[in-house]
Amino acid sequence: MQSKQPKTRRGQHTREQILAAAEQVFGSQGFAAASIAEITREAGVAQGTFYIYFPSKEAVFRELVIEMGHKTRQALSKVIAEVPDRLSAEYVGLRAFLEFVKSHSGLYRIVEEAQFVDPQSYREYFVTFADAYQKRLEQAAMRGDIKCEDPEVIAWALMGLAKGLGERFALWGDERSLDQVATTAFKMISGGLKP
Amino acid sequence: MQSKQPKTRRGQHTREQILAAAEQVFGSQGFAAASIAEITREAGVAQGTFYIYFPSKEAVFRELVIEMGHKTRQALSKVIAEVPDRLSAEYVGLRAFLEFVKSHSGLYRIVEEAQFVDPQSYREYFVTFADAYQKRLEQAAMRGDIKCEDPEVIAWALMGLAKGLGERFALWGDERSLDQVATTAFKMISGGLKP
DNA sequence: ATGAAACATGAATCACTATTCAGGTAATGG
DNA sequence: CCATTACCTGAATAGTGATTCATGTTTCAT
Repeated sequence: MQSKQPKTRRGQHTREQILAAAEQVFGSQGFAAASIAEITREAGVAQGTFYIYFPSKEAVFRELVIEMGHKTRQALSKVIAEVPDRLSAEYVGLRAFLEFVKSHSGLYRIVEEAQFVDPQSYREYFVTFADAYQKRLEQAAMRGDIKCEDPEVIAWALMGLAKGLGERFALWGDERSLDQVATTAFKMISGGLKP
Repeated sequence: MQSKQPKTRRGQHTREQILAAAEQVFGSQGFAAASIAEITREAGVAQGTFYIYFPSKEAVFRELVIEMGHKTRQALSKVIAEVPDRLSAEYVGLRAFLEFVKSHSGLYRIVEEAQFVDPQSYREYFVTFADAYQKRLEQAAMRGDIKCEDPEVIAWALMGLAKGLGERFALWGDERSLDQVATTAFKMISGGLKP
């Protein structure tokens, strides 16, 4: 952790204010257009205060990517735990992901932009995710819940599929309900396109 | 077309040099780290020459996104034309896409970064692509080649799937052959995960 | 061959904003 | 209530690199 942790109640609050402001500003303007001046203004602190807690503009950004990682995994494992077999998990997971993207569009944008701002954290985010996904698929395959010879490829394929739908239907928006999108996609995932 | 077209043979050549240099520099450094100074040095012209043909740094970038659009569609429709039914088209299309990403990684990166540098052209790229894809799916569904109730959703799902695999296996690299990746993913696309 | 239109140059400009820092104020343990 | 650490301020710094422009050079239609 490069970024310094506060040691008093006051400092904790200030740091959180900055982090929240950064999420809002990065999320709506993007990394390049976001300025420390605007972030600190939004947070209600002086510009110098920023550098008490974060060594650079990139550092807050990185911390937000990590935060998003935690939140996403938490949101998904929560809904997946409520469901008995892997195929159902695919459906509720996809639907939950789409809803999550819609309600955290700022953070989602930050993760995507991390690809260019901080590739390391971007990669970590997705590799961590994919590893867990792969394991679940392997177990499901052994149980006979699904047929899946190469779980790594399938994991990345399904993650990509979810990202594609998230970008188009959750971020860009549509009249179509996310539920319907998830249902349609799930039919293909489970049964395939073959007639 | 904001960008001025040259009127002599010499100008044509110069413009092409700049465009090629820009592809190389943006592709390897990213938009922010790329400098006009480096692009023009690479192109073998003075900095001012850049502004004879392009009104801004963003403008070349946009032109490269459009170029990538043409190349991708061309590469894919070529292989798809050689195949009789839609399911086979999905397979060869996916494999060709992965190979295309691998051999045009710079341009691919530019398209992805366009999401943040020039969202308009990013959107145009994918919407154009999706529209064509959707039409093909509709025709295939009518012919009975595939079952597909909501072609728009399926188109975006499959595009996302291809992007996910491309990023992981074509860009980041892997011992695994792209052919094997395509084959595995295709099994899921055509037959589904259900045992 | 010639002059107008195109093209090329590269140093100077100019706006921008991340980061620093010297000089304060608040919190807290003893 | 001190002394010390933690925190805060906001103006100044300082590096950057996109864009401009005044001045040449090349092309090419006539």
